Amino acid sequence: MATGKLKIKKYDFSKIERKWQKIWASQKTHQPNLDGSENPFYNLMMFPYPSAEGLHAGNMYAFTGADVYGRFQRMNGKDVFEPIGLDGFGIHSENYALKIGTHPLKLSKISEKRYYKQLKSIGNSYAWDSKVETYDPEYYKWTQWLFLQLYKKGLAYKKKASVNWCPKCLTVLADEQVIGGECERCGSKVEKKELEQWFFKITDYAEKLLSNLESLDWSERVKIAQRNWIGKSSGLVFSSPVKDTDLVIETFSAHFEAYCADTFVAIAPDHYLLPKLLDGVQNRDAILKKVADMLKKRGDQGYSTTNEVEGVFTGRYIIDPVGNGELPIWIASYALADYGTGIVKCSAHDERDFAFAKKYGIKLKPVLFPEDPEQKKKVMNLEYCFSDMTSGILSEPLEFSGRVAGEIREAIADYAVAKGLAKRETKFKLRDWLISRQRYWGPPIPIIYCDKCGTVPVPEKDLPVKLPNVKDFRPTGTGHSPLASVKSFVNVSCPVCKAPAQRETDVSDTFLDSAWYFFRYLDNENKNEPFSKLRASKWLPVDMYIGGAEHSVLHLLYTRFITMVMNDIGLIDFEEPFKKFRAHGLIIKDGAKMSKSKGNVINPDEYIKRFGSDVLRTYLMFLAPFEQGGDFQDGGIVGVVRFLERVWRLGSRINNQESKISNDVNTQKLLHKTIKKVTKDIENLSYNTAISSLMILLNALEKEDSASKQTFESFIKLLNPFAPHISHELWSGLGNKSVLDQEEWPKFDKNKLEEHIVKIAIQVNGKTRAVLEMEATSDDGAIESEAKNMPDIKKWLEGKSVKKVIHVKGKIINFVV
RNA sequence: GCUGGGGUGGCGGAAUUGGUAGACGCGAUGGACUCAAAAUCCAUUGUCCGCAAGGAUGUGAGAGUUCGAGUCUCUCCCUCAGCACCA
Repeated sequence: MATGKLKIKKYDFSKIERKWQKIWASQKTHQPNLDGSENPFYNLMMFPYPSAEGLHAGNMYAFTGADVYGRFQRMNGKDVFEPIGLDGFGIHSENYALKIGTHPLKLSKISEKRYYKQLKSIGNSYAWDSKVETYDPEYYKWTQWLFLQLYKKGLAYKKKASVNWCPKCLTVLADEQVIGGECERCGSKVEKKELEQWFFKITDYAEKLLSNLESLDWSERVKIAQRNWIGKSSGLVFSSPVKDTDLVIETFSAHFEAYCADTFVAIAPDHYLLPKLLDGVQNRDAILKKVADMLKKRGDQGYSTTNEVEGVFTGRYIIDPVGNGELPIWIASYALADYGTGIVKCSAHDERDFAFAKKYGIKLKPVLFPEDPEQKKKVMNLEYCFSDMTSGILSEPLEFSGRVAGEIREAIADYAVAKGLAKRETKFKLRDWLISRQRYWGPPIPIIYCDKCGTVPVPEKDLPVKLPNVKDFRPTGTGHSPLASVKSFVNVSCPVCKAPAQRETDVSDTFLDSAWYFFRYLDNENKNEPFSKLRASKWLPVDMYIGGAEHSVLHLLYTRFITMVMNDIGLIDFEEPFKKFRAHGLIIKDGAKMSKSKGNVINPDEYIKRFGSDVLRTYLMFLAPFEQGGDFQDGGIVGVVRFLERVWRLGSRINNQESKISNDVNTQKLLHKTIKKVTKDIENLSYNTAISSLMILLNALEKEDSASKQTFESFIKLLNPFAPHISHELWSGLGNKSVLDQEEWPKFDKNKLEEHIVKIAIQVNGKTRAVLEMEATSDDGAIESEAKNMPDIKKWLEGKSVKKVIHVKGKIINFVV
């Protein structure tokens, strides 16, 4: 047995933690061989944006949870690659720079130092040689290169569009960055603005982005969020001539079952066909005035979604192709120009249409009814809007009269198509990704405008288009980036004809930087390619990705899209970047969201200083299920402090004891039970219950005083993912020369788990009245008669006859009397 | 409004997926050690009745299925998160 290097001394966490962090760094314990790995496992966590005053508890929580998983995989024989970096380009960091009045370039150097120091103090098993920063010219060179690849493929285009404008950040935002009508970053109410902007054609990939979700092992809530965002619906498109004009308009309907109910048409106020439609209409100007008002209202405060509708009659009618006659065309506030065809046929079976028609006295004609006669009468009298296609019964068309609409949806579609009334079509809610930003701190979009040659991409050999170091980096609010006033940047010669030309001055969205960072980790010094294809084929797709659910439709959608494009241009041979993704929960403090105004923000540095990283890590993982998130209470930490101190003391005791300690059967059974449970729990990210079973094992080891060195070593291994520093120290203190992280995860022995004595709950009428302990091998009859004769049972059975006996082997016997 | 979580002691949270509810931890109470305190250790700790033995009751509310329901079904309430005029 090893002899006492490890005296019973105080557990000096700060010394021990620093010691091991140094050893891991100098020995490069966690840097896998990216070229020669046999058993690669890419363990990725979402890299932070260094936007605020350092890492916060939420980062710490996410990163620890991911690191526990990585350390576990490493001990299970995987070559784990766990890189980290900084998503330091973009609006997040720039807003922080503006706030404290420091140039982002300077700030990036400061936060780099600070973040990496903090990240080291957590003690995660990062591959430090592989870090990347998105603002490094050697990084954004390839971000720009990616833009050019999309441009070449026809997936990047510029168009004038009504876009989301944040009046505080003074830039446009992608739809995904508008949360409930507000800016994702600053919470300002977003306005609409007509601007010429660069877009990525993510809509070309809508179908693939949706269907691939099926095969991904991702948190279900994230998949659902993506499905909803992509918003596929299939339906019919009807073409209708407009009376007294030569126009033909198309309308899209996903709920076409009740098409015989259509009595009017709604067109979006900003629809491109509207001016044409109004040509020759008498009160054209008055209508356009009203339309302008509606658009202004929609842009400024928006219409509330609860049936607040507004509209104006165009004076035009369609001649309905399906035989509903001449239907008036109304301009309606709720009609959206960029969904479907921007024009809808309306009926009594849609809540908004119904409310609109009621408000303006438009005729309605119900054809879909509930089964209940009384309700049917109400629908007939237009007392309320009935829109339930799954249970509603149709009265028209006559061919389908009396049938439940939902059941014959396909038949109706076939019928309409066959009669030449409509064609089938699929529509998506997903819009193209707006990537222009009128800001300073981002990769300039690598495009040059030449009077003669038009839009010219920057030749790849000229990348990166370096971001000039300008003094005044503040956003201008003019719709142009601050770069627009930097003459030396703007004025270039055209790469094609050499004539004077101008650069694009917008920079690209931060989410483009982060859409491909995990490729760059693999090869962060490569000057000739964005990454090494060889390494990518070995390490990608990512085996496990852990991050926040708030990126369900931002980062996680964009990065899938970019990966699909990379696949299409032959860079890689897979479509999906992350095999497995798990969203962690949110940490709150004492039952409330953390916020500076409440003064309940957790500063991880303070806790690490006071208790050590192991304690903070273990407490964070213990306080709640990782995927659910939970309540951080200072009071709860002492439990973990005591736990680790007891581990320390037990370790010291074992080391100083003679080898007389027995290998008690019960202890062995518990050990193997614990191995089984901890292994399964970590696989499922049920870290809280894994830790609690470690506590149970420790309690037993202390009490029984029967821990052998081997048993304790197994315990230390199980503890290592959560509290790596103390575990490493104890491991080496026991005389082991190896580094614990490179040791093998304990395996449980099935034979040791077998229970020889079983406890059976004895119930009478379903109420537990006694517990019987029996040999596991006893036969059913013997157990039952034994149970019947127990005094606690006998008194309940007295004077009654047992009608039935339910016997669940090894668990329960229930006498029904 | 729609979608998806969730509601269990004083608190954070367990429960083998229909089988002894409250694991583990915090807190609390009592005790040991100490001149004393801290730390540590031991015991108790859902609620109600009872000196006790024991009993009753108990997982947001109400019904139901079952020998047996925190777990399944229906109705309702509350709460968190995401989406929100998507035809």
